[in-house]
Amino acid sequence: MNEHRTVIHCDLNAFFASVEQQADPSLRGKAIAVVGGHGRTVITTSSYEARAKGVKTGMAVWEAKRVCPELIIVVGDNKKYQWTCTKINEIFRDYTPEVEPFSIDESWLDVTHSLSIFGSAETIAYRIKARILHSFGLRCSIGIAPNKLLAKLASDMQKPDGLVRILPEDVSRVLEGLPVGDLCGVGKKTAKALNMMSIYSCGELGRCEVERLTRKFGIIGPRLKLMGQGIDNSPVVAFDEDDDCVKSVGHSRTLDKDISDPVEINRFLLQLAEMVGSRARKYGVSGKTVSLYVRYADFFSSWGKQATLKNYINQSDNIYKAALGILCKVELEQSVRLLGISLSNLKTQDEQLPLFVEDRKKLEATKAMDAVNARFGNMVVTFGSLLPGKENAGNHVIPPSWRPDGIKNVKCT
DNA sequence: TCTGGGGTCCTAGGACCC
DNA sequence: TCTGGGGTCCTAGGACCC
Repeated sequence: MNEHRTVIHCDLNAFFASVEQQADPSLRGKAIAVVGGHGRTVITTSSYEARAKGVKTGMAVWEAKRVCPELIIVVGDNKKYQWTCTKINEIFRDYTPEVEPFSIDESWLDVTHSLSIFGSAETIAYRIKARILHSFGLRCSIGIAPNKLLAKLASDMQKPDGLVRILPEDVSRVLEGLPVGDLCGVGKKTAKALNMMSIYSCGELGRCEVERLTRKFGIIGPRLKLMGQGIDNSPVVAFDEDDDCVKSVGHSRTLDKDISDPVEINRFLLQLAEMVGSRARKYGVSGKTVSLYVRYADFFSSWGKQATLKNYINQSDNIYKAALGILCKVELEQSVRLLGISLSNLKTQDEQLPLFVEDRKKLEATKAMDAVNARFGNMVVTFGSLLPGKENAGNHVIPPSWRPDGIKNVKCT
């Protein structure tokens, strides 16, 4: 049934940077880069003008400025990107209800059942490109193929503003000489391991005996072989039909300076706990496992420890206490560069009133605090001890679980 | 002046229970 | 006191994606 699908992958080009250039005409045609925040940060996205000068995603700001001195740094505004993404997804849904967002700037569309209405996948692709350009001034690269894996591959082949179709009869020819690392799902480590087995191209991967791959890679062995053959039966799952719930909620922050003062560390932990807690409450989930991450000043050494509790929690102070409980069992070896807290083992929050008056009061206070923050922005109202470090708070990047409706479904048991 | 932050899935090994 | 095996939960860590 899956062999005759037509899947589109749409990838917005230099999304954050392009949105900023549209919002501020003085940035158009210039080398700009979007960063997440202040302090020790890296390039999130850069305009094509900047890329031409050698600016790359993940570069430290100073490094990017060295290769491109005229680079204009813009601090990202997630609200703008989310709004634009939501509007663009509305355009997609004019052509098919089967739209699966992969991230804020990438989506798959299964247009198999729309072809009779619109004529061809190319027609749909051209219309989508024209509407996104007309409405938002943004360009995108579109790939058309029989499945998600190949559609993503196709959209990567021509940037910016591309349109590439891989027809079923062309699949083996396209894959024959393609490096295995070009496949979505084959990262650096896997590519290197494959190369060590003398497998360099997708063609070679597709012809490799499955037993050999399974011996080396375990459960993903068979999938790797299929990927090498360009086979991918995974369906396009519309985000409003996706009943998976979010699995974890976490925040981490690289500090402006390495710190070792326990008071300062604890203050940051409280801040992170509040960020995690408020988002968990917004999602309507609570969790049983709290994880703490520490990266030391040397950058390379880090650790993560977790504690699973008896009860499900989502109150910030409970998360904070759990994180502190983990930390106090550890002796820090160096000053700290990054701190992170994550809440997992989640379930949807049942709206049950706490037994004790004090707990009920706390719940009411938290709700009031969340409501104010929802209206006026994160961390407007927060715990007293957070305030001195407030400049380190706020949203930096958009989580992959983000969905155009606002949040990912949280229907779990 | 090095190197962000948000997730997902998978595996191995140990504890514990029946 | 012995023996074995299956299942589940937990921690830790790695690979991958944007």
